[in-house]
Amino acid sequence: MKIAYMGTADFAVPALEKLIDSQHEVVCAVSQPDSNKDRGKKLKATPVKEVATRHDIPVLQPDKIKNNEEFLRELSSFSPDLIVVAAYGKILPKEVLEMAPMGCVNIHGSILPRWRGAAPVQRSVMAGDEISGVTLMYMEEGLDTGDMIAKSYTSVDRKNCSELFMEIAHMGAELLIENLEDILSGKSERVKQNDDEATYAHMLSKQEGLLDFSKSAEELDNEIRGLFMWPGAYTYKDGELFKIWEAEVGDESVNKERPGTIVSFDNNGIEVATGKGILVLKTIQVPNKRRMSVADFIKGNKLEKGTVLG
RNA sequence: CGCGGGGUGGAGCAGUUGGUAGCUCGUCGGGCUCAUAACCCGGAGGCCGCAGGUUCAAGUCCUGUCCCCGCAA
Repeated sequence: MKIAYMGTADFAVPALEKLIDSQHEVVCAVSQPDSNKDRGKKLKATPVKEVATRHDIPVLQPDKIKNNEEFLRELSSFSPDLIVVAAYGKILPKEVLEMAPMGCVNIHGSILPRWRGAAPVQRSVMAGDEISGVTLMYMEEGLDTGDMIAKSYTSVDRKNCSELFMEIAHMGAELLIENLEDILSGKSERVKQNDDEATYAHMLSKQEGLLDFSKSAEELDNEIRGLFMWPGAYTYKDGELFKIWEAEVGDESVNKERPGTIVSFDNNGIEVATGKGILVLKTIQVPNKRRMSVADFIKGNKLEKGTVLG
């Protein structure tokens, strides 16, 4: 059968590769336009485009989809039986959702109806969820509101969102393959979502990376792991940006220091007072430098107890 | 050509107005100690990203090039 794939980010790569390896034909890939993300002004192909190109699969990169007659005509010219979407990044109009006879399915990085929306994995980690996972679902016009086909679960543990992201992406790819034949024959399950239980995973903003040390060490640790890919958790030290890539919850006992105060530091980390408990910073980064362990940092940088971050 | 910072012994950093390189950690050897990631003494290890240029002399000035990073998107 013919499958059209729509996706952009790394999250969408494993499923695309699995489909390419399957007995079905990936007739085309739709990805967002290349953007000049890096410094300088180099155009960078999206991860999905790279994979598709490598396998000689035609790639469409419309600026917009809504009311884009040309794109819709092009896509339908491939006459896909099924459209698979993963981390595409834009809302799809009805015309696309209804184009393929077997429908349009989405791989979503959360256990729906929890965390509908743009940043499910990050929000899940930031919120301290113990269990996360992936949902395979039919798409409809609402944002991640369609009927669910299947789910897979995994524990979040101390993974950062980058690690969890890749794990979930692969789980999603597996889930898709496991259910592919049923979907293509129209025999798959369709479970309605309970809208009352829905929560939304809004896009992250740069500003959300700014840590508030009056929160508990545990909350801060969750945020640091959840913000890991972008924008990264940060604070300020002596007026300069101070990014925190890895941390641990330290001593839970009460401390009287003002939140944000560096109470001690050694090769093992920097202990910072928070609203509840101690947060031990393990991997950090200062402007113009690469990220490094605290052990490396203190070899050539001065650090003083009592300094207040924030 | 979006703005900006940087590439110096294994690691993280210093290096003044140009005159052949220092610090902290690590490492090796020795000492102290019941003992130690502690302390003391000593040693090894750097053609200062790469290629040219200016100069009596360049890590330190000029040009080009590669790589890394912060901001902005």
